[in-house]
Amino acid sequence: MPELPEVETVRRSLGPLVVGRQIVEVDVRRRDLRWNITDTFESTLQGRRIVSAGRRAKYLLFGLEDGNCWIVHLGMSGTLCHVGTGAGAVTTSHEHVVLMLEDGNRVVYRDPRRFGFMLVVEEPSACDHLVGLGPEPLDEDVFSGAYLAGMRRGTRRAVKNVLMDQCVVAGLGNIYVNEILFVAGIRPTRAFRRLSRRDCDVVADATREVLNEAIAHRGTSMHDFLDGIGEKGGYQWRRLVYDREGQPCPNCATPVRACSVGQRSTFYCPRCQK
DNA sequence: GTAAACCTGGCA
DNA sequence: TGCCAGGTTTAC
Repeated sequence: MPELPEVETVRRSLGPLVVGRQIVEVDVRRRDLRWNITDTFESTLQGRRIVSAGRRAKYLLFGLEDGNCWIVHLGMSGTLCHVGTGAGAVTTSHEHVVLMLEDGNRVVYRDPRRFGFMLVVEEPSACDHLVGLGPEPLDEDVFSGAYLAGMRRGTRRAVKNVLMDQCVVAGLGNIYVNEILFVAGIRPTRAFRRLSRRDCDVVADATREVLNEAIAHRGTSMHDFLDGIGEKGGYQWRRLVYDREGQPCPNCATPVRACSVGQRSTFYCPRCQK
């Protein structure tokens, strides 16, 4: 599920409700997520105050007052929601981790497929999961057409696979890469090394345009996604090509075509994207 | 560089 | 019943 815009939406909605609050109780109901939650997890969180809510790629980073960092990855189907005291006993399944805050509210991690995971680390930038990630696409100082142009050498991969590679650029997933390449007018199967220098500029600009639009609409809720207060996003109503096989291209009305690239469903306009 | 694996739920 | 799904790692 969650790509950069969804994770950023959780950060923005959940952050203000948890920053400054102390975690008074940690209830881990299932430890076998994508990776097991360690035995020391509860004790490193319990009694600590959350002092910041950040994001790197698709990871949520909650700073703790002792300098440690609680890292959460939502996998495909994870949600991290703030649940008020008044919510009572809303019983839902797959709630694997529940944090009780000092104000009586809870933060609930729900993840049916258990592809997500969480851990507490001393230094996030040294964490195995974060080291090696490519630049943040919304940071114009490090992600640009020039940067992409410099990555063309030595690869025969399709442009779509390159943009999905978290080492090249961090935070893009299947929905948004489809959308970005549509906006850029580039066919997902095109060899990355065949992009012109100008194409690279166009892709970088399209990336920022699509991500900013998606964040403005609070992410995409195709199936499970909910933000930090349990609300759906709105970008699914603004999709241009993703999951729109056979429907008219927003530009030229040619039916959107579907294919598979890198084992992932791929959508494009055969007329607008060359 | 490509394919299978992890796991559950929803839909045709 | 079978296939598909927003992600990432691991193995050929």
